[in-house]
Amino acid sequence: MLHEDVVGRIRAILLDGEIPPGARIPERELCERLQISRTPLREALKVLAAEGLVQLLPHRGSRAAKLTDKDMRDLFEVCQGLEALAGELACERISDAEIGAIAAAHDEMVRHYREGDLIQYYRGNRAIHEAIVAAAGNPALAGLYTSVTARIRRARYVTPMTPQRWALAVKEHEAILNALQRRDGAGLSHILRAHLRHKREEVLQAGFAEMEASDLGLRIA
Amino acid sequence: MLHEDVVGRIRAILLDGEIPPGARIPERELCERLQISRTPLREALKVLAAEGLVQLLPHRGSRAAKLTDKDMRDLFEVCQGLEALAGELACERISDAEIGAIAAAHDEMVRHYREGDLIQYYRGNRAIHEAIVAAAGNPALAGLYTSVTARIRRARYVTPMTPQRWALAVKEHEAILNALQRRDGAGLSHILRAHLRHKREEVLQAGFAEMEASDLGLRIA
DNA sequence: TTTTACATTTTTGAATGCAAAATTTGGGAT
DNA sequence: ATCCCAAATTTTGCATTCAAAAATGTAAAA
Repeated sequence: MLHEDVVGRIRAILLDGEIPPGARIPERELCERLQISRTPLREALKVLAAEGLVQLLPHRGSRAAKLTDKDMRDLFEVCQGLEALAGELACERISDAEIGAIAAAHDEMVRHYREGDLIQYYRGNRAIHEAIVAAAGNPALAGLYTSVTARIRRARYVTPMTPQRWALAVKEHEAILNALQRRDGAGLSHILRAHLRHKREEVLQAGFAEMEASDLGLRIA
Repeated sequence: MLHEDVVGRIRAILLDGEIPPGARIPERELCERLQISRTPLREALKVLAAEGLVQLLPHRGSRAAKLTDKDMRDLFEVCQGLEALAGELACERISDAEIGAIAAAHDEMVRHYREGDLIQYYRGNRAIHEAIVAAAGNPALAGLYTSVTARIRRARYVTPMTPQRWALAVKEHEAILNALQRRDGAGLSHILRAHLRHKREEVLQAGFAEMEASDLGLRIA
């Protein structure tokens, strides 16, 4: 089972920022590193290109996809739409157990907020959004969501999280959980859109910068 | 430039239903037919698998993706979400010229409706929805939309379009155009969701059946 | 007659090889 | 010294080849 892993491993390399956006992807080097020949590597690159993580230039090799400001805005919009949809669907289908799990994750996230642990907060935040998408019970939706968030996360950036913004985000999350518990699909959809719009403004206002693989792992959740 | 076309050609073969859902994809045969070797063909199959049109079974080759009823429902939901998002965005950005073009397409579609030409009606219907997505000015969104609609269209079916349903669809399209012209994003989003929900009910109620490549070309628009 | 074990054939997955295109390098002219 | 053009090298794209896994067919035993 070779080609299965290869896509995942290269995706990880890209997401880790080991190959920075816009940089050439050296086929021969990667072949040696992964101990595979060019055939499965090239197959994997084609798949990743279809996912939008890699750009293929005819006779000029492949590059790690470079996202412009516009690309980021576009992806955020799509992400927003997908999350809003997931929220609506989740409200129709989510089980009490799933709500309980999300509530627990929420409480933990709030704890990290109170402790001022931004990294753990982000992790918890991301887990909640993914749980909502999972609760929608729609694999096709989940797949697209994964793909889109991967592309967004691919472009690393540091967001200057001000206390005000952070407080707002937490407040929005309270509302998100509340809407979920009331199974208020329309309301949740609305809140999620606002939530992500704020996140987007925050990010795009700051611009985004590439970071080293050894960075703190700050990511958009 | 070979590999560019190969994906498109195989996709066309799949969309045309020449290889029915669930059927094995004979590598050797396709190679001879497309006059290419197995390497680019397999690369293309991997890409199509990432798109969801092809299933790859380890050591057992590739099959044309077979969509279950649940898969169809899921895809319709996603399509709905994407169209609703596109509608909202389009209202913010669409130019008068674009609205004019859509209005013209709408009138033509209504003409086909009056003439009872279902096939041409479907064609126009699809063109309108694609124009709205295009007017959203979001290539990432457009790409996902194309992929999702391709998968939906992949599963061919005959919808028993009753006069009532058809009339309702046309009425909804009037509302769609109206909301666009008023640039009422929220309203358009709402209408589009209802529109696609009706379409979905229509389709899933009927179930879907595979048809020959030589069929009438009835497709979900 | 049915079933199971084994050999053959086919097909898949990956490595290698080869031709074409692009990048790099070196030399000469302005 | 700089610019430009051509040869050499590298890299890409595809074809071919090779090994392994699955499918198929056959024969023997129950």
